[in-house]
Amino acid sequence: MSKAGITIQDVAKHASVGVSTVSKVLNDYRDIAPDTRERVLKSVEELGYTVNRAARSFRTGKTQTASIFMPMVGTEFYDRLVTAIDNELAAHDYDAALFPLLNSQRLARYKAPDALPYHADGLIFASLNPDWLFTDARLPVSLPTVLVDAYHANYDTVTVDNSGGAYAATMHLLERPADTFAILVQERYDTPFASGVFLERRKGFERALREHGLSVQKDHIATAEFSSDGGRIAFRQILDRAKPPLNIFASCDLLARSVLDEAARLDLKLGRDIRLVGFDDQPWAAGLGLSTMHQPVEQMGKLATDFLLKRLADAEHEIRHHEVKPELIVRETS
Amino acid sequence: MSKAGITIQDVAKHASVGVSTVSKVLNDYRDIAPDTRERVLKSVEELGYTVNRAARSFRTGKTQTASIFMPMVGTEFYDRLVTAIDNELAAHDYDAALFPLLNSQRLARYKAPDALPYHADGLIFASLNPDWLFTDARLPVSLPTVLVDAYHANYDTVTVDNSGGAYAATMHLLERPADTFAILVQERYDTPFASGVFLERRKGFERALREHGLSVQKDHIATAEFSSDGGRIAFRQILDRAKPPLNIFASCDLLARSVLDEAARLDLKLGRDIRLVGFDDQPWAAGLGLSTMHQPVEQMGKLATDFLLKRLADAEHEIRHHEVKPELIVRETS
DNA sequence: ACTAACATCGAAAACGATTTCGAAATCGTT
DNA sequence: AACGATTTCGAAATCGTTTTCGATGTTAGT
Repeated sequence: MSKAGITIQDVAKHASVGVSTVSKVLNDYRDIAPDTRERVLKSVEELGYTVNRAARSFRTGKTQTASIFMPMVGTEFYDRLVTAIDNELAAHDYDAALFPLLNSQRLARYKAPDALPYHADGLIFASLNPDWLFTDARLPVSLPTVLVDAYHANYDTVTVDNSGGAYAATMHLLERPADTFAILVQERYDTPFASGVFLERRKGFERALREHGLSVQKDHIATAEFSSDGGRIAFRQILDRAKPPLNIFASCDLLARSVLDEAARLDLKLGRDIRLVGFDDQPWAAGLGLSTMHQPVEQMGKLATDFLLKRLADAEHEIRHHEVKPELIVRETS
Repeated sequence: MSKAGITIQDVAKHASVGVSTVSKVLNDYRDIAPDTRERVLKSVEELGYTVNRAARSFRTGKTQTASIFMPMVGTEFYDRLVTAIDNELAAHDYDAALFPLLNSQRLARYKAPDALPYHADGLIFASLNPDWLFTDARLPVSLPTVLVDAYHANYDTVTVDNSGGAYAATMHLLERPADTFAILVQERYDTPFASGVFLERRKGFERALREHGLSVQKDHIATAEFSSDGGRIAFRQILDRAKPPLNIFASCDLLARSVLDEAARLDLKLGRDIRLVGFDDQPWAAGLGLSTMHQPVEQMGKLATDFLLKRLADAEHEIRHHEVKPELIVRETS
């Protein structure tokens, strides 16, 4: 068990060496003889010494820590993303600390340049609107930064090809002999959480229609709030305009689920009366047989972390952008 | 904009005072004349000085930070809880850093006594099994600690009266003239996430039955995994054993939602064929008309934080336990 | 045997803040 | 005027670590 108050001095005395020797052993310097190295390590063990992080980061100016900003919507997406980032960071001796942007109060606190999140070597922003953060909110970011699931020319970014994903989903639906509709999230661009992904998905949907020789008709698109209710209302709107069978692309699984629920209530059979494709591949999607777009989240997390680590090592490195491709998973609903 | 590299020395020189005077101004010492105080503050402003957190915490041995451990299930519950804790901490000049227990790898890393989360003044564990954490996993916690939504005699705790809540929900259902069943989460006690809340809810259900003069029959209880599928399967089991109308207490809203979905699919009307009460009051519960038990989460967060702050100030303070009461919200499903 | 090259170690400086304690200045009272 | 009390300020010590650089010892080559 590690006792507090044990310093490197104590270890040095116990091992009969200088403090600098202990430090070198702990930091893998190469000018240490194997047997003294052994002795120091044994003393460290016996005394239960652990490095004083505050002293270390004070001296080095580094914290071996990255702060992750993200929305506090607890979807599987962030679970997987954070796990991937955390694992990759840990493999390089970095720690990750999470800072969900819960509400305006918390955001206001992050405007202070000495707020906790900036007590790190680098920052990762996930699914957050960079214009809002850096221009409107004026977050004082002067640390190496990478964006995941959001794009900005001035930063390293890892994004999903949302447009292409929506395109693929829509093309899949257009193969079926029925009118094809979309339920799209109405993004509000005056919030930190509007990363533009839903706009991209809309574009992909419209592009697919055009390439299929169809005009983009207003009444084939229903916009919805990002909520179960929003999805239900939008689905009802579509049913007011057209009768089954019909195809529906929902720009996220949350909305798709509302369609599933409401269709069951109305005795409409999925895959026959309604063909449905969602986006996200939430964990429950497989169980409900929902066709949807799967995103390579682990890859995104690893890439983003690698970008950050590279920038920590070389601040002048050329800015990089990487776009990963989502994959269509066909299940019963389509 | 705050420039890096500006130290307290620079400020002192700029304001023509000693460094200790600057430090005193920044830390609200009282032996500072109003006009020198002004002058220092102006220099701080002009130079864009911000304190070097590493140097400060190195010197003081304090970080002004609390680490929050929690499961990474992104329910509204944790959103509200973390917000409440964060606000209360901020009011006392503390920062909060989040550490979701994502997976076994991450947990393993937290066994190191010098892991990032312990680089804090205190710890808050939310909804985590203390026996597992401190006994099985042997987390090296030597910092002031409080538990929320979990009980342990040796720590300050804030808990919900889960038994009482389930009792109230069940009593409410027993007023209706139909057989009353329960869908209960089958908790696994060999994980860090088994905080015992579902066991308590089961007890409350059984107590209500007994007090109502009914024996606790095995086939009136269906256990389920904590998932949509689990809820659906359990609901099916109940329907195999009894025909509507019937009353169902679901020990969490997630399971209740499965019942809602499946009932719609089977053309069973909630509030008539099935009377249903959940537990948690998730944000979608109101929209779907789900009767459920609402928990005073904000109060829990504030209480837990106050407990922690008190213990930071006085390590020898008597251990405190507080139990908050959930409230029955009656909507259409019951 | 002499020198050059190399291996190993430790003394000491430095990082930027806080805190102690004594000095200096001011004030109030007689 | 003299004295003590009070207010205000700053010099210096201190926290635990890393890193530099010189000292010392050892080996190799001629």
